[in-house]
Amino acid sequence: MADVARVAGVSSATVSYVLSGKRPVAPETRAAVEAAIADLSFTINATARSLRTGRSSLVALIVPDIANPFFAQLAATLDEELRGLGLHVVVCNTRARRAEEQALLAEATQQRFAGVVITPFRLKPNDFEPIVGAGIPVVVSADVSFGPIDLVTPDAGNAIRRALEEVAAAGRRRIAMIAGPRDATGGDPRLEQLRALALQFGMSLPRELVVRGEHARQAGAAGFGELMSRRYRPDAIFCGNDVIAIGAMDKANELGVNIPADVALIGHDDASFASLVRPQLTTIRYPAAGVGRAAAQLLIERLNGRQVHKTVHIKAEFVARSSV
Amino acid sequence: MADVARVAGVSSATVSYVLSGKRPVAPETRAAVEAAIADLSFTINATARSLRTGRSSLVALIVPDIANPFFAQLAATLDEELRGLGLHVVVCNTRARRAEEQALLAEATQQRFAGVVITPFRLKPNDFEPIVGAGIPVVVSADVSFGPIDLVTPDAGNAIRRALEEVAAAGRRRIAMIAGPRDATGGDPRLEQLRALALQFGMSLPRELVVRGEHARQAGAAGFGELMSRRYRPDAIFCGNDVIAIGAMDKANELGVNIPADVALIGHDDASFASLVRPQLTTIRYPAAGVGRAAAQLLIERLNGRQVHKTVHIKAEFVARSSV
DNA sequence: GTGAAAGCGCTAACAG
DNA sequence: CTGTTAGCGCTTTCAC
Repeated sequence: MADVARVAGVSSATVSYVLSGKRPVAPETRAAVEAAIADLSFTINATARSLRTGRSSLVALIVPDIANPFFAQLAATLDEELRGLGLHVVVCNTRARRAEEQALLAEATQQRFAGVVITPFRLKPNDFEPIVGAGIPVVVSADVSFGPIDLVTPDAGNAIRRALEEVAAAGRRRIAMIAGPRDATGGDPRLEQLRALALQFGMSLPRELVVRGEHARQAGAAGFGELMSRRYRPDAIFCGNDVIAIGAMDKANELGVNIPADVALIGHDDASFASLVRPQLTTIRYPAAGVGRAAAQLLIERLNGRQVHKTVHIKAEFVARSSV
Repeated sequence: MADVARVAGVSSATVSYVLSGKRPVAPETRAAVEAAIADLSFTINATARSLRTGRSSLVALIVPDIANPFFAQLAATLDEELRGLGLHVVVCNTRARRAEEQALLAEATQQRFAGVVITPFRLKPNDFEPIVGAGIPVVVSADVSFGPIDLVTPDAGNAIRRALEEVAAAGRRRIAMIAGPRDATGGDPRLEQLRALALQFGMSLPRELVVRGEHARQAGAAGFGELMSRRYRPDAIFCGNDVIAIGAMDKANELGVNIPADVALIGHDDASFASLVRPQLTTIRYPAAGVGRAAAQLLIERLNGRQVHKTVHIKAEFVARSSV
C-alpha cells in the first residue's frame, strides 16, 4: 500500500480511502491510485485489515459430518445468505467428537472469527463460555438449548403426531427407535418426544425397543439387525436421522425383511437421498435451507448489535412416502 | 499478551516463547506465564500472528456445488488430511459461475490463504496468474490442465472402455450423452473421450445425441426428455455426472421409460446416492477421497517448498450395478 | 534464560 | 479533499 501511494504520488491514507470508499476522493486522485494499483497488481492484505479493525470476514460452521447431505445443504445455504455481506463460511468437521468440537471452538476464538454456527454433539453449555466471553456471536442449531446461546431448533410435535397417526392407521403398535448415542448432550430429545407422543396414541416405546449408535449408516444397519433379533419385534421403526434409516434399509435388504410390509421405517431430516432410495423414505422433514437461513439471520442480528437471546423454531413436517 | 506479561512479571517475548515453544523457558517462568494466561483467559490472536509471520492456517476449497455429495466428500477428506497440520478448510461455493470463481480467487489472495484447492468450471488459465503471482499454492482438480498449476485429474480410459464393453455386450449401439454446458473451460473432456473410445468399439456418438446442461438434477431430467423425443432414440446414455443421471432417472419414471430395459444409464463419480437409487446406478467411479488426499499431498509439498509442477492421475473405475 | 524494540500492512482519528 | 501518525497484537532479531 505504501508502494501504491508512492507510485500514485499520494499518501497511504488516500489509497486506503480509495479502496474503502469511506471518504470522498477527487476523481483524478482516484484514477492515479487505481492506475498504480493495477500497475503493481496490488492486493489489499485482509489480515492486516482484520488486525486493525478487529473484524474478520470469516464465519465458522462447525458440524458433526459435512458429508451428511443435511449439513452439506446447511453449508450451502449459509454461504449463500452470508456472501452478500462479504462473509465466508469455514466448514469444520467434528466427526461428533467432543475433543474436536472443543478444539474448533477454541480455534474460532483465536482466529477472532466474525461468528460461529454450530451443531454441537457432545459439547456442554459451559464449553461456550470462552468464545462467548470473547464476544464472538454464536448460533447453535440443535434439538436442545445451550443456555444463553441463540438457538435454531425444530418444532416437530405435529410432524411426529402425523407420523404416529399414519403408523396407527396402518395397524401398527410396536414402535421402536434407532436413536443416537446415549452420551450426546441433552440425551436424545427426538426419542423423548417420540415416546411422549406415542403414549398419547396408546402405543408405547419400551426401553428394549430402543437401540443406540452414532448417526451413521453402519450404525443404522447394526441397530436394525439388533431390533430384528428381538423376541418382541417392532412393526414400525423411527430413526434418529435419514442416514441411520438408510443403514437400516441396507440391513433389511440383507435380511430379506420387507419394508414396509414387515416393518415400517421413518427417517428424520429429509436429506436429499430420502426420495431416491426404494422404497422412498417416509420421513420427518427438517429443512436444512430453513435452518441455514434462520441461523444466518440470527448471526446478522448479533453482528448488528442485538444483545438479547433469541430462539427460532423451524417447523418440521411429515413427509409420507413409501416406507410406512 | 502484554497483559499476560505484566501479570506474570515477564516480557511479552517470553509469553510468546512459552506459547510457541521456540526457545527454552525456565520452568518457574513458564508456570507463572501459564497461570497468568489462565487467570486472564487469554487467547492468542491468530490474526496478529498471521500478519507478523505472513502465514495463514486457512486453505480455501472452491467448488461449483458443496451440496453435491462428491464435493462434500472432497471437503471432508481435505479437512481430515489437513487438520493434522493445523490447517483449516474454507469451503466456497461458486455455483459454477465464472464471476464467483474469480471473486473467490481474489478473496483467497487478499486473505493470504495458505493454499487453494479448486475445481474450476468457467475459469481460464490466466485467471490464476494473480494468485500464483502472490505466491499462494494452488491445486486444481479438473479433467483438463490449467497450465503450470498442480493438477489432480482422472485417468478414466479403462473405466470408460469397460463401460462400453458392457453396453456393447448388452447389444446396444446407439450411444448418447447428457453432457455439461458448452462454455465450461476445456469443453467437455468426458464427452470427447467417450466419443473417441466409442469409435473404437464401432459405435458412434453423433452430435444429435449429445445434449447439454448444467451439472444439475433438473438439467439431467430435461436432457433425458430431449433425448427421448429424438426420432433416432439412444439405447444407452452416459451422463456428465451422477447428479445428472439422477435427473435422467426422474424423467424416465415420469415418462414410463424403463431403465435399463428401454435404455441403459451410466453415471459418473459414484456419488454416495448412486447405490441408493433404484435401479442402482452403474457409474464411472471417481473417488472423492482419493482426489482429496492427492490434493492435500500436492498442497503440502508446495508448502514445503516444491517448485516444480506436478500432475497426479487418479484412476477411475467402472462400477457395474443395475442401470445397464 | 530473558528483555527491548522494530515492524508486519492496514485504518481512523486528527489536523490542515 | 488530503496527509501525518499512532497503534492493532504478535514474532523475532539483537543484546545481555
